[in-house]
Amino acid sequence: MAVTLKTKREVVSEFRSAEILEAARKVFAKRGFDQTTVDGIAAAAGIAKGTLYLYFHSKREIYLGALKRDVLALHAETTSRVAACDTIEEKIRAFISTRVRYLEENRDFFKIYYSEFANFFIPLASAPKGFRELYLQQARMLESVLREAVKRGTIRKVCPHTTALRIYDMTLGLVAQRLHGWSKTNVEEDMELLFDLLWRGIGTKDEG
Amino acid sequence: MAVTLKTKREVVSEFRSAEILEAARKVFAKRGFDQTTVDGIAAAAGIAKGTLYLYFHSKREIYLGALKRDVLALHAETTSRVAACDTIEEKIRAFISTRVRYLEENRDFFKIYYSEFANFFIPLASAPKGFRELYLQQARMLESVLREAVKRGTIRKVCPHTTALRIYDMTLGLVAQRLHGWSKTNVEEDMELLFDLLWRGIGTKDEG
DNA sequence: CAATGAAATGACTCTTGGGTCATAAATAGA
DNA sequence: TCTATTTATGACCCAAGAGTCATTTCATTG
Repeated sequence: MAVTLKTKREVVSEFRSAEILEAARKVFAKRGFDQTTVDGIAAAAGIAKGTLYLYFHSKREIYLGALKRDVLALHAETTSRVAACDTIEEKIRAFISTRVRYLEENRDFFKIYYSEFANFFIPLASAPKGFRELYLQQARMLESVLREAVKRGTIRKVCPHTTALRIYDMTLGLVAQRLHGWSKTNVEEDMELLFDLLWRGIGTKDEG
Repeated sequence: MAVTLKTKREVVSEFRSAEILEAARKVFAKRGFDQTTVDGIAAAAGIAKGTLYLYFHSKREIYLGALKRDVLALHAETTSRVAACDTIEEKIRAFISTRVRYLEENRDFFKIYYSEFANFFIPLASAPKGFRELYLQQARMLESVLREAVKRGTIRKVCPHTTALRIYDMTLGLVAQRLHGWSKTNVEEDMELLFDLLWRGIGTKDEG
């Protein structure tokens, strides 16, 4: 019984935490870290400020909590979907599409996520340690995919490192473009244009 | 004499303003808008806080002042150097190189500049109105260059708008990469790799 | 060398907002 | 129903920092 009780409490507690994080994600996405107040988060979550501090130790911890789940999910999904593909062509498509699609479903998260990465050379008070690592890690995954392809001669002899970063840049740019609502075309078309530009850029011959 | 006196004062005043802005640029580049204190700027400039307010009305005005001169200079330089080129190939190279070179000379400015653009979908308290316009304006310049080239058949039939944005993304990415000191290769090489990737991507045939 | 006005100063005010804690509501157990 | 324990509350505390202004320092001029 004692065990059941404890479990029940934990479940309730986790549920409450998740509710708070969802509200926090909304507010942070709208205002950014510094312009967000703890009172604002509490109001959005429909609870009192004091209650917030029963579940989190600080504003920063809430912020990190709001990011962590989705960051891990996005990275895991990207990695596994890329790994699941056989050809380099598919792998690159998978990298792009996973991110673009994830964005469409998680706009609030992506706003925070993107602003973190974009900003990480002005160290924000909010910036979590190791975020830079995550960026580099994802880029490195792309890099190894490219290196392999170069070795096999599937693509021409480009610098894997630099090229990986450029793919990352353009994907991020596309995501930003869609986030702003600047793109009138549909997702598929946007992604195809990006892939096409890239594929010809790294391809051995023109496919035209 | 009265005129001379007034002019002299204005010169001194402008000089002082410039000094303040230079100090401000350093501090903003290091800490970002919110984490920067007016006391900090004053200390960096070697003057008292009150003196700051003789030259600027608010922290925000200092911030905008620190950005404005360089933003205009960068945009003007980019535009004129692109215009000065004859072929599309040269124009694109000019776009990339102007920015990359400007960065090398003005790192502090670029940190602020980049973080502003990167962030402009989380509206920062500091974000100046019309910054979005500047971004779009530069992209539009590239776009019209591309459109012309497509019309003439110099490059293949890509979407000028989207492609322009991708060039912008990659240039920004390269700048960021160098700003972080991640790039071991020299500037020329970095720019050449980027241009090469792009040029094959939009070219009519493989040039290999 | 006064006398006058401009420029510089930094102690001060006042607001904002993160974090706390005594109190109150809710829930569980007997 | 009464008591105990957990959970929720929001008034309160306090530090930080933007902006002010009475006072001082400096420069100019007659």
